[in-house]
Amino acid sequence: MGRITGLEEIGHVPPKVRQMYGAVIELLEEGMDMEDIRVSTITERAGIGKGTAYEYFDTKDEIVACAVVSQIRWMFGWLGEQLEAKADFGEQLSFLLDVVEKKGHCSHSFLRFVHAMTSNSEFNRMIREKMNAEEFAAYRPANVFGRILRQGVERGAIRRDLPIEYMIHCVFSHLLSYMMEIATKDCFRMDAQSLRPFVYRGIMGELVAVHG
Amino acid sequence: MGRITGLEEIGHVPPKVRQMYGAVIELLEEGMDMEDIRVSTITERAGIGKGTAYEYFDTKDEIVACAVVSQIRWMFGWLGEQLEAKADFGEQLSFLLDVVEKKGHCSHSFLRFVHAMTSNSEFNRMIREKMNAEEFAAYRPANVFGRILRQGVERGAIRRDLPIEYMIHCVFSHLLSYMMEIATKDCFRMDAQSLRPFVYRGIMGELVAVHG
Amino acid sequence: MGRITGLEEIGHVPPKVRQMYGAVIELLEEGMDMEDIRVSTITERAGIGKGTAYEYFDTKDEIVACAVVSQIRWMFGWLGEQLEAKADFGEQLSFLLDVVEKKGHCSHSFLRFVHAMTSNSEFNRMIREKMNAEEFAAYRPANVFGRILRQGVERGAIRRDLPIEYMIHCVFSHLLSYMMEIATKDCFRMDAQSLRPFVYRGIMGELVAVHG
Amino acid sequence: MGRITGLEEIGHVPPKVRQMYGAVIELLEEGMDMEDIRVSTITERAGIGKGTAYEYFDTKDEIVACAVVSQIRWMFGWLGEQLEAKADFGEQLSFLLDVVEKKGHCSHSFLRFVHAMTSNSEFNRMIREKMNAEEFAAYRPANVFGRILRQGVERGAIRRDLPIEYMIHCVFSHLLSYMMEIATKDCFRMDAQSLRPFVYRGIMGELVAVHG
DNA sequence: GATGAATGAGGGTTCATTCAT
DNA sequence: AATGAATGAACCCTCATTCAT
Repeated sequence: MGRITGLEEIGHVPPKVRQMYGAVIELLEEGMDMEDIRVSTITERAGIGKGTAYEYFDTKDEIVACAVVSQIRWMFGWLGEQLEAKADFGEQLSFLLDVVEKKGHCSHSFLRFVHAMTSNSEFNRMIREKMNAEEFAAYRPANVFGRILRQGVERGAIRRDLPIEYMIHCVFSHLLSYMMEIATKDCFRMDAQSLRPFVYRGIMGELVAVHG
Repeated sequence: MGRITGLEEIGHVPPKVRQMYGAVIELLEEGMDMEDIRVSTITERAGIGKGTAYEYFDTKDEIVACAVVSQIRWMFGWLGEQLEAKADFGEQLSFLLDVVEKKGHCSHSFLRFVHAMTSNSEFNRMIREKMNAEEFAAYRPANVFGRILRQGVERGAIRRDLPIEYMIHCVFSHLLSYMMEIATKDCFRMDAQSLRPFVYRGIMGELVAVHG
Repeated sequence: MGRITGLEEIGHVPPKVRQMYGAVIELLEEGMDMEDIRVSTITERAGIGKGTAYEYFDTKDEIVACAVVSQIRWMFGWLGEQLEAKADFGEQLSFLLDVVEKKGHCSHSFLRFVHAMTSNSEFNRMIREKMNAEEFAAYRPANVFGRILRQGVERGAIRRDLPIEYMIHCVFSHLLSYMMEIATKDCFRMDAQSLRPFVYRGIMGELVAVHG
Repeated sequence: MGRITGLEEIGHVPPKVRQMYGAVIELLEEGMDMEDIRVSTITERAGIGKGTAYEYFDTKDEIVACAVVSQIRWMFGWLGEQLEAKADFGEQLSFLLDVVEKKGHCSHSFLRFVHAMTSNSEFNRMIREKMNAEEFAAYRPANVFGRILRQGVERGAIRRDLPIEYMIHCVFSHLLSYMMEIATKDCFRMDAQSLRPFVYRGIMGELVAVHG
């Protein structure tokens, strides 16, 4: 028991665990806070017995942390696939802004990642630890963004003179703030719609290679 | 009871409340998570009776939220004062990066603000509400950064063609990511030391007016 | 807080703790087993809130263990006093047999001591540990019986050629078996009434000094 | 289901039940307390499925009680056989003291019998009930000791003027206390080695016939 | 007969809140 | 105003038992 780590391939996640993950994510999307999620709420939603939760996980915190990590992993996996299918960096960036604008649950996953990296709660400590595992590496934002940036550099679309790490920082930071602006009108007091082109141009202006 | 809002001028905060704020902030700086702070821990640290807490606040959440808001307010107030005393935008930006690098507790306050804006927990909902009050307006990051940016524009040091809100976004986003990089080595896998000049140049490159 | 050890002077035991001890002993006398006693049962009987139990004790096991130790201590304390007030060894032995025969709760305490010494349950481990404390020394059966035996030796009523420890063993073992015979008709298949004079004569025959 | 009583002839005990008994006894010998033994622990040790336990027993308590009764029965059976093979009472008593001194698991069984007779726990009530069954009669200590005492009387080695029941009490009580002294150094504060000859002489002195 | 995944009743413990002093 | 002993609702987790395979 307690063998589930949250880092399993989706295909290897037992059905009851999948139902539990679904319940946790649903609750989080509905605005419930991680700390307020009860085991009984999860299992009721998942349609399973309370004791069953403990056949797969050791503690309540593990259940929630695994659900969150699994979701973050899934989201960044999907994002990476989508991005890598795009033809050029402009399209990729555009897609990223679209996702932030239109896929609330993706932004939530992204923000959950940010919280995990910057908070001391037991949950986030746990999530961080799981995300440090080798199995998670490919799904880390730094790697997902890193891949398209390297691709851009290879294609000659992106400047060669900036370290890849700084370029990741650039994309990451603009996305995050853009997300915050959308999530709360109170942040920079600017309409998200009007902000978007500036963000796009800001990133492009800094990263894109000047030809000629 | 429950007359304290967390938005009082420091001078008007009763001594016992001040002691409670101090205890909460201390606990947070020690790495304790908001949700794990107990009323008894606060009052013990503050050196007052447990019942006394309820002479000033209605619930535990109010105590913590008020302490956090008060701290965020104090931090951004101090930051604003320091920034406004600087002669030019370069110095101001440099000072900001210094603060992020060296004043851990300032970054903590900054991150607490970010968490408050992007989380659904009861605490953060509460904190957000307080920060929406008129009394807090001057201390909002958007306003603190807005003031120095407007100042820069007036002095002719900063471009006039970008909306102030986007420029705030710029400064905010770079600072936040820089903070994250410092807080966790695992974020962009780049040494904070090496990142700093790029961040500085990135912001300057985008915002600073080109003369001639 | 958990400051109660079960070894306090009766006068220093807080009233609520006294009520809890009373409830535990009552339940044990009614035939309930230590392991089956619930915190809620104790506190309901004691007429106090469930949470109050944890103001004085750290765990349920501590509550029960302290109650038992306190009771054993009290019983052997009382027994010692009574015995020391008797004029000679014959009277003392007679009194002991009376107690076994007529004071069921005294036998229970005695048996609880025996169980504590010969069982591995968490409770008994705990009880044993408490009884090893210096504060308990005077109440240990070995000392209670030891005192009257030494007294008997001094008075010339008891043989000098047997080690005191063996004489304690003698008294202890006969009492214990006599108790068992009374507690269960199934043990030696002899009527307790008829057994008594033999036990009395057996002990006297072995320990009493033969004059001149 | 539930046909096992714990009183079966060893030869008639199904193999899986035998494995379960072995597991229970092992756990008890390792110092685990009866109440703390879990069904899953038993079946894991026994190398069988958890559900299988319920093919033979109705409840967990039955499993443990049957194992214990079976073990007590086996031990006293073995003890009886050994004793009856000895030539005289002195040898028999010596053998008994040897067993107490050197065969920890025999003492454990003996003490488990004593606990069963003097405790109200559900387990012990159950064990007592089983030991009251006709099939168990021959293995009761009263009968095992009774047989050698009667033999001694017949051989003229033991006094005729004491009732057999009191003589059983004598042997039983000395053995029990001797066992306690060995189990815990804290009981009479006398070294077991030094106690032994006194115990031997005590019993002999009281029971052995004076010739002449 | 044998299994072990699933269950859910039940109990220990925590801690925000109250209120008599 | 200040206190802290007392409270009990709420929640996590265990584990005996069941039952479909």
